[in-house]
Amino acid sequence: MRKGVMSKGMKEKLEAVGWVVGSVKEFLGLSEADAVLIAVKLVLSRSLRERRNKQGLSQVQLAERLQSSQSRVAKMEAGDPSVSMDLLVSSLLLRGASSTDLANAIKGGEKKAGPRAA
Amino acid sequence: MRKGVMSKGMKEKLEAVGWVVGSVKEFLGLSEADAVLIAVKLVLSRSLRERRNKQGLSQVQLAERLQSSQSRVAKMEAGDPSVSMDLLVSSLLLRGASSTDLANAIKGGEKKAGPRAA
DNA sequence: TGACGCTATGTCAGATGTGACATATGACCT
DNA sequence: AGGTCATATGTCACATCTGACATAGCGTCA
Repeated sequence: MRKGVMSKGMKEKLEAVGWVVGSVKEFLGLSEADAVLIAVKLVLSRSLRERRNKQGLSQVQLAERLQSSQSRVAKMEAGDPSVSMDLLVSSLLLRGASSTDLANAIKGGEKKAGPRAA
Repeated sequence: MRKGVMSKGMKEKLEAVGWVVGSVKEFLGLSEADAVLIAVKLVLSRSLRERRNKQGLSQVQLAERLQSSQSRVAKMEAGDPSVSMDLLVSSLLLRGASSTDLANAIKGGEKKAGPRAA
């Protein structure tokens, strides 16, 4: 994301307020490609968290198995911009995901919606 | 791939000799996760080259549109280990691929085969 | 109250990725 | 032979990512 348009915590803040990535694009004049890339990373993040929870692991335990650290796991799951797709994908693979799982996650992750709730 | 098991040009050399990634794994005692990650990157590489060819662009022209350089494009398409998945994916997206296209590429890229030809 | 477990966030030194450049190879043409 | 175009490969300064560490918030239990 070296040339990304958004500032570091922008996306997260917007999401906290109740927006899903699909709509962040128009709001920020984000390029389609950037928007999709972010969306893809987000679904991978969520995938990772789900997998960890299903396997009954804490972030610390997952970090051990990945030879990483709790803080990085937290960042992975938070969709932090400092996390690469390589890290997300290889973490998922290390926890047992197949390439089909990846494909399904990516294919499924194309919501379009406005603000949540009323 | 910071912790990858293979040396820099190993995979390419093996492929040049006629192997597809699926089988390189057993040969090198590569972890399943590493093998799949490499396979995924490879299908993305090929995807990118196909897309470029279909669009009638040279590597130089593609590089201009990606704000990159010919040499990096060549490395992307060669599956060079120095190329990140982020770069591959965002390049594909910039050239018009959808997340569904990505998913299909990834889902499809699970060949298993021995040495090619006789 | 304090202590414990789990997650979030900030920082930083060191590892890895990137664009740019130089150079090499090969195919095609005159 | 030379010239042009497309692609490959090596190198390097600089940008980015990563694991580790510190620290804080939050719920739960005694």
